[in-house]
Amino acid sequence: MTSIDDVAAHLGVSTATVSRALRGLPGVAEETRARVNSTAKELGYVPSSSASGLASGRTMAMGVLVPVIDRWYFSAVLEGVDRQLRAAGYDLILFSLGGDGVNRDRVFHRSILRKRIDALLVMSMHLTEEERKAVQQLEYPNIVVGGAVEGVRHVGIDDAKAARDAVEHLIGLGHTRIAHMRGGGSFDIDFQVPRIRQQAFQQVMEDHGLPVREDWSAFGDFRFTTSRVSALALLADPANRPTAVFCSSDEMAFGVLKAAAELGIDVPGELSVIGIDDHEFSEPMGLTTIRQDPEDQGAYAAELLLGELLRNEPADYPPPRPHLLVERHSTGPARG
Amino acid sequence: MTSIDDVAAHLGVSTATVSRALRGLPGVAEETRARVNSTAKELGYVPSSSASGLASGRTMAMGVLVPVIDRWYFSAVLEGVDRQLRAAGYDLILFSLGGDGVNRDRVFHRSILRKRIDALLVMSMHLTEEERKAVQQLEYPNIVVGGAVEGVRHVGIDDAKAARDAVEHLIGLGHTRIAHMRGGGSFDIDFQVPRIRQQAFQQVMEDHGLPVREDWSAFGDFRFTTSRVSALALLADPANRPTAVFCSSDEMAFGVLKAAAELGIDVPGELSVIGIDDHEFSEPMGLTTIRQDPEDQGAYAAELLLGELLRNEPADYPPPRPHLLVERHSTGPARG
DNA sequence: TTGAAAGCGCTAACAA
DNA sequence: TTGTTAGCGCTTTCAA
Repeated sequence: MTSIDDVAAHLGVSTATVSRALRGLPGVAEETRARVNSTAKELGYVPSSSASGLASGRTMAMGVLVPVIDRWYFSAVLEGVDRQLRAAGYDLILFSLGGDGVNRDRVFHRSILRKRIDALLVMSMHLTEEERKAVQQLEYPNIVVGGAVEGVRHVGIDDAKAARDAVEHLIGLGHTRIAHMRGGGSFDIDFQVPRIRQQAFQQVMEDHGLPVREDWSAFGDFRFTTSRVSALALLADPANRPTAVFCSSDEMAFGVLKAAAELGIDVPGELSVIGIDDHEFSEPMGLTTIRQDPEDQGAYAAELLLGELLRNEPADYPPPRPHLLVERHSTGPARG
Repeated sequence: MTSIDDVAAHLGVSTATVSRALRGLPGVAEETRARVNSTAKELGYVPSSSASGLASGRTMAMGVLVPVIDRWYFSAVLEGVDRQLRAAGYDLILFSLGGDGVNRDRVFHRSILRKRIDALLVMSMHLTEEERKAVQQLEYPNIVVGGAVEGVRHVGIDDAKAARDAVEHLIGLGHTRIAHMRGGGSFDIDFQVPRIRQQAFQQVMEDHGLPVREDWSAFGDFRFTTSRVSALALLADPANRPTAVFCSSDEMAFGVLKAAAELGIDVPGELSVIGIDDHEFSEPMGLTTIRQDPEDQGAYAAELLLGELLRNEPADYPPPRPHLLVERHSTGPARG
């Protein structure tokens, strides 16, 4: 492999000059810079990130920790993060916990702490006490995207307000018999989000003097499949069913929509359904929802970290990212 | 930061011994190894990947190049790759082209070639001539997952056979009026897959003496939204519509299903729909499809690369990964 | 079984 | 504007 020395020798200049020229540092004659650039290209020179990392202390890589990759929210955030990093010349090192917690120890001890990255972005997940301490003690900038983690900076929407807006949309339509399709369960271990949305639901209902029925709190696990099965039970009895369902995520709303279709329940005539997310499928499904933009959240968080790396001073605590009610065809006025 | 020297000094041994002990190399007294391990932990020692990379020439990281992250197939493959790498103590460096081609140059020149990785996994995408050469000339092991790229090793299902199986399922049910919801278009630039599936469709139809109607070749762009709109047009005229639609992907099949529901067309009574993928939503949607397992494909490819890295000799050319017809409720016998 | 020592390929003072 | 030089923190011979 051609090294910086080869380039220097080839031109009869010092390695320092080559290094400066290639990195665009000032104090290099334009003519020299041009010659260095063309020679480097000609020789097929590629700098070694190990060597420059070792010498400079900067790895030019950011770590991103996710609970799983192949879920709508996480992969969209990743997309936004990647975009920013790429533009800044940073590499993205992905650490997935892959659903189960088996990898956790390895991830935290082997890799993340392996001095391979300049900053860490953690995607909404529950961390153990030990892990949280590990993150807080990191000597490099870090931030959480999605659900908040105590004691760590955080980028995301105002989850309580988003849930509130969704439920109040339903109430504004005249609904009083409102069910909740909630996440949680196994995922409760990993996220704050389901809890926050559920509490917000109960609070709004209470604020409006509406009953929160135990048997109308259905468990959807944030998934289409689970939600559909739960909704099939929830909506089975025509005499005793809600007229609206607030879903903590769009994927769960799809499950409710599917169940309604199977049961021959007209949406929005007999049943209103609202979600949170604005998933890629929500528009063609005609789902009314609270839109959030995960890609924007990822980009914003990455940008913030990058800024800190550049200026070497902590950035302001970021305000919540915006959310927006998008009315489509799955919600309508309550009957009667 | 504590370095290997700190650990060595603390114990009164040499850095070489610490290095050997920590990496589990032979030739270290068990008692010494134990002392090194506990001291390292006690001091919170974490090896620098830059330093070890520079000294050993191995980065312990694998690059994964994807056209976009937030699509079902790609994120699932990523999940599988990550699982293998994590288990082997390797890090995963993600390079996304983010849909557009703006990043391409940066990715190929700055990062991938930046001597940061020991191997490269390319996810199905079209490479320019120059890019393909760059990949082929890489001095490290590489492989493509998904659509084949000429001259590069490849892991994936037999796409032609998968498409054929889907169409023959329809034909076996007595259908003769079969439409095709195809990908391609803007994506044609990036994938071989849509083309292969389309050619297979035409070939099977021909083999069975069935007509391929130009106006029944609908463009779905591999997406729910686009497919739904196309299907609305395709199915509009009751007197002149297909009795079955072969969709090159499940997401497009969802679009057809949605269009059928909007038009009041009974599935599978009046219309059979089959896809390829077995997307997470296909089971709850009752979609008949050809299952492939992208996570398995990713894991398999990563495993193969890891094996080469370990044994330092090229592995065999991998056979196609399996696919499977999964019959659910969206296909049925042709009427009459 | 252990240690000494020479790099790996860069960056960043400091000098010129 | 350019060069000299001393590391960065490991791994890996070679010797003991």
